[in-house]
Amino acid sequence: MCCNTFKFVPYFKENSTMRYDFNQIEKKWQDYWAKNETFKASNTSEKPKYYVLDMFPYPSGAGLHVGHPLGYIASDIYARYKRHKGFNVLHPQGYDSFGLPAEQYAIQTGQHPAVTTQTNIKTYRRQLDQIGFSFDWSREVRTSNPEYYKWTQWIFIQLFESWYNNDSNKAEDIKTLVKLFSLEGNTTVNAACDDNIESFTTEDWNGYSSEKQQEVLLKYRLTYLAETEVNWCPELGTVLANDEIVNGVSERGGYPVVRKKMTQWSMRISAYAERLLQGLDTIDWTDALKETQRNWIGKSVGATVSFNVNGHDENIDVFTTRPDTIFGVNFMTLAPEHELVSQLTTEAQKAEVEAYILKTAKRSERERMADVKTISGVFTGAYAEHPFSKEPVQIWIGDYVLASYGTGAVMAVPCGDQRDYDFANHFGIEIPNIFEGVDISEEAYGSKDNVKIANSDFLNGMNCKKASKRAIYELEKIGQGEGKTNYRLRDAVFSRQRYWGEPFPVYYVNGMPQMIAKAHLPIVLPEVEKYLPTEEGEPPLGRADVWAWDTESNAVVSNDKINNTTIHPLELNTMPGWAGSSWYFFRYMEDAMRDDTFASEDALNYWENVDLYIGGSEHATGHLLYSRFWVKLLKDRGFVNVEEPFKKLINQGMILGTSAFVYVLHLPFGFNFRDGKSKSTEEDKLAYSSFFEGNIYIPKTIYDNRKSLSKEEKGKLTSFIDELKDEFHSKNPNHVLVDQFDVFENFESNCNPIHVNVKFVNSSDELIIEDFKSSYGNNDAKILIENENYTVGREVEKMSKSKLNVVNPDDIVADYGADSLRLYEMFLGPLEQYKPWNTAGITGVHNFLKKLWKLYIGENGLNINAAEPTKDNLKTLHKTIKKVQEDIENFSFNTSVSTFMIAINELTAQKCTSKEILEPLLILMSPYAPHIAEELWSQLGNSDSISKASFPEFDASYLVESSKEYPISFNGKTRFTIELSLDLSKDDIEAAVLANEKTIAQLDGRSPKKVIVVPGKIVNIVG
RNA sequence: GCUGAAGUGGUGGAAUUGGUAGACACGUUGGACUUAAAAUCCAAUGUCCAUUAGGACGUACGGGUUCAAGUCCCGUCUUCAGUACCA
Repeated sequence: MCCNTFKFVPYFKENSTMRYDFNQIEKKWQDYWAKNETFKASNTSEKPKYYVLDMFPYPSGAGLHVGHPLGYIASDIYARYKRHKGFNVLHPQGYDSFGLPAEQYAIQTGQHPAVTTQTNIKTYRRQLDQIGFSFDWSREVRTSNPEYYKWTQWIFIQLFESWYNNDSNKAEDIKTLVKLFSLEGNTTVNAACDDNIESFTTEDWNGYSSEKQQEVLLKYRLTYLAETEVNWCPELGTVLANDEIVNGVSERGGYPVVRKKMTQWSMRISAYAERLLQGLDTIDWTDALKETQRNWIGKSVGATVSFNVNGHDENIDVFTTRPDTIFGVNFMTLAPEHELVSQLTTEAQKAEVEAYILKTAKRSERERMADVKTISGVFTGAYAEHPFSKEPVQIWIGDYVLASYGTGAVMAVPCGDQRDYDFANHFGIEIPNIFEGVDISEEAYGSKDNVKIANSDFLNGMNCKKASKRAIYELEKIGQGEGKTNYRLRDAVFSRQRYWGEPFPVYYVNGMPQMIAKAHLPIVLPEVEKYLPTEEGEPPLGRADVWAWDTESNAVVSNDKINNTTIHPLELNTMPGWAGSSWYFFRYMEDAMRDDTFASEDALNYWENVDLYIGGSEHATGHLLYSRFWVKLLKDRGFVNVEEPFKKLINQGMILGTSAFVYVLHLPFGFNFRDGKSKSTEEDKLAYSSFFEGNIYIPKTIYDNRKSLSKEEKGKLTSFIDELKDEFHSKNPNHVLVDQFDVFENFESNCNPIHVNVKFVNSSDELIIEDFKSSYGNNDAKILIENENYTVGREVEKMSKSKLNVVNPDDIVADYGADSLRLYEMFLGPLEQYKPWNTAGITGVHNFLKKLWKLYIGENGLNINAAEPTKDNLKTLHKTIKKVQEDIENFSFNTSVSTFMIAINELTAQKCTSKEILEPLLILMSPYAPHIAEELWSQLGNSDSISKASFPEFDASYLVESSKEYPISFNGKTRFTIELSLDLSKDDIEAAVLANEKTIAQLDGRSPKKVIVVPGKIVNIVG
């Protein structure tokens, strides 16, 4: 190798003006679209509307990699297709620009998050623009802009001013609740509210101080302040939502999370549990996604049962899905944290119970979840009374019962629940059987099917369904229970102890939260010196000097003016990441960016909701659930007209990176120096370390066989090491290296794979050694080369910086063009699927575009004329129209790229020059490869953008065939084909096939038992 | 454990209602052009047997239904994703 300026040039640039100069063409048309506002949507149109939306990106500092645009390309194709089909399309884009990374960067560098966010957005915009998306940028949204978050704050106020009426099954103005209280007290009100609400009468209410009334109302509002046990992440200095925690550690950063009590804003999403569940049936989402949301909502139908405790006034309430098994109850278990535990425990058991509580409290939630095998618990010494049999029921505590679900207590039915069964077995509690003819000596019988209840008084002989109904009826009769539906869905904590988020429009008067009137919004994020929590543990906004609300001037004023009469402190928390993303799709509808409404009524009525939403499945339980919640609230309060935000939703799969590995052999000071002296000197060590600055790399083959190296491989390694020694010696004549130990001892642990940047690997998986060595830290690498090459290992992994497998779309666009990138991303495979990126494959679609170009533009210019199309030409065109249209409507974009290739291959072979064929073909391709389509379209003499052209009409008559190559099979195995007219009847076909000489030869004298003829399809001869 | 999705050549992936498995590409091999390389073009390419003609096998595995199964049914295994002492 002598050439050290080698660079991979994917395509030889001819010196002709007729070549496909994608860089020039793409720039030209991107400028044209921007200048002419080609994709600007109008809020008034005769055409039907269609709203195509991408989940907007968080502008991270790393910029886009090739995986990011996948969904955008798909939605862009669909948007462009819909325009060709005569729809008025809204296809906007924006940025989810509040968030943790910018804040953490700010903490590290002191750089204001607004500044880094601005920079990152610039990069994103440049990267997006060069891919040629048909976004209407005039409607761009940034969640961190005050003009935008003004409305996020406003929606928060609407939630505060709302309560959920379970009778009308919708949210209503809090004023209606106040009115109800003053007329009827709260006993007749059926509202979603906190659990621990005392009842009061009209007189009580009217006698309450205004502060007390505020306090009560807070328990009914759809967003409320509550002392909640939250997931506190000390490392991040903030609270995390359940869906921001993965396997007990924070989703971002992987830091530990602990439980902590804090006063926080919460969203009463649980009020909407049933509607969120029901709504799933009305929308066109994948089953997988709907199922995930159903699980998250976690509806279970059953009953609450109230047990009297012997010798106490207290009752213990439990929730069960199996009221039919009530007679199987012979003990109950409380969570260690249950509030009644200390009251109930007898003197005798006290020490043991307290020790147990202490022990479980020490274990983190995570440990408790991880360890499901160990059975532990302790008897409280107390007994409850069975509601029907009046038998005593032992009360235990055990950590298999979770305080956070249901009532934190269970009625144990050891014969019907495996956990209760195991618990009873472990502690020697009796296991009564209440199932007819079922053996429970080995395990509990958990199934509801094919079983009748026994030993259960009035339930005997009934099946589960009937028995459940009857049990609930009887419980209600004696006032010790009722039918109840439980949901797993918890209210969502809405406060974050962060800087870079929406400030709350809230100030506090004597500790009671007050909303700032709409007219004074937005409340703009204050400046702070540092983005860390304060020394007192307050959120970063605690560092702001100007962060108090003056109720007279209605302005944010300096903190030192706080007098608690007219000037009050403002809220120090900010809103979570999902606040801004829960309603942004409405803001895009507004074309004038009006300041007096989040979107005008006309705009909301016209665009309604998102017709097609494309994004990643990681938002299944976060963004997609919260958005649905907020939309329902806005609907209930009359601000929008739709119940669901996203009619159809597609999750694009992830594009994975193909990581490359090289294999390092560690020689941990494995050499002695022998230069006549007995000890090595500092000089020796320096010589050694400067020689071995780089790693030593061994071939993959040797690494793969590291457990049992062959003689040959050992020899190779030995001579490589000897070479290194010689080289060392020649560079350091005063020094000689000798082995300190046998390299082959513990060889396995002395070598391991490390990631190598995919930039240094060619399409044959060979390391480009020059490039690799010229990179930082590798110029002194010692590489054992086999057959003149070093082959890297490959593995498919998530694309990430740390895995050195990131492919930047900028490079792809520069080398192959945006149209190639768009086509290739689609060509890789089905949209929803996870698939690895392999840059080498892009030559396939790139060559296709060059072929396409050549079909239209010959050496002497345009190759197209008014020639009458041939039958074959028309057939190719129309079968392409049909297939592409079907594919786009089924979101099967990969197959339409193949269809284009087939069409161009066929038309090239047909030497087609007919404008009548080649012009409509461009429209078919323009959603996929818009730049080349625009260029050729204009070269054909069109003056308007191709995006304004209507989609070609499919005409089936061009595809009618007169004959068919029938596959002839014998016993289901195809042997040969015969061409027959499609006019033939079944009998004619049979006769023709049987008369054929190949058939006769195949039958070899046997007579067929049966002949199956499917006209137009196949002939099968049995016998 | 539960829920959902998926398993097809060396690779990415095609295959309407069951009807010629492997479309379209990548890669590989051979050839043409070239001083050479790149680019371009042509040919071959599921596996095995056979000089040819042709044959056998083949869609994770084991069964079944059918004239015919990648596709339908039963069972098993594997991978991925979500979720979990949820009472």
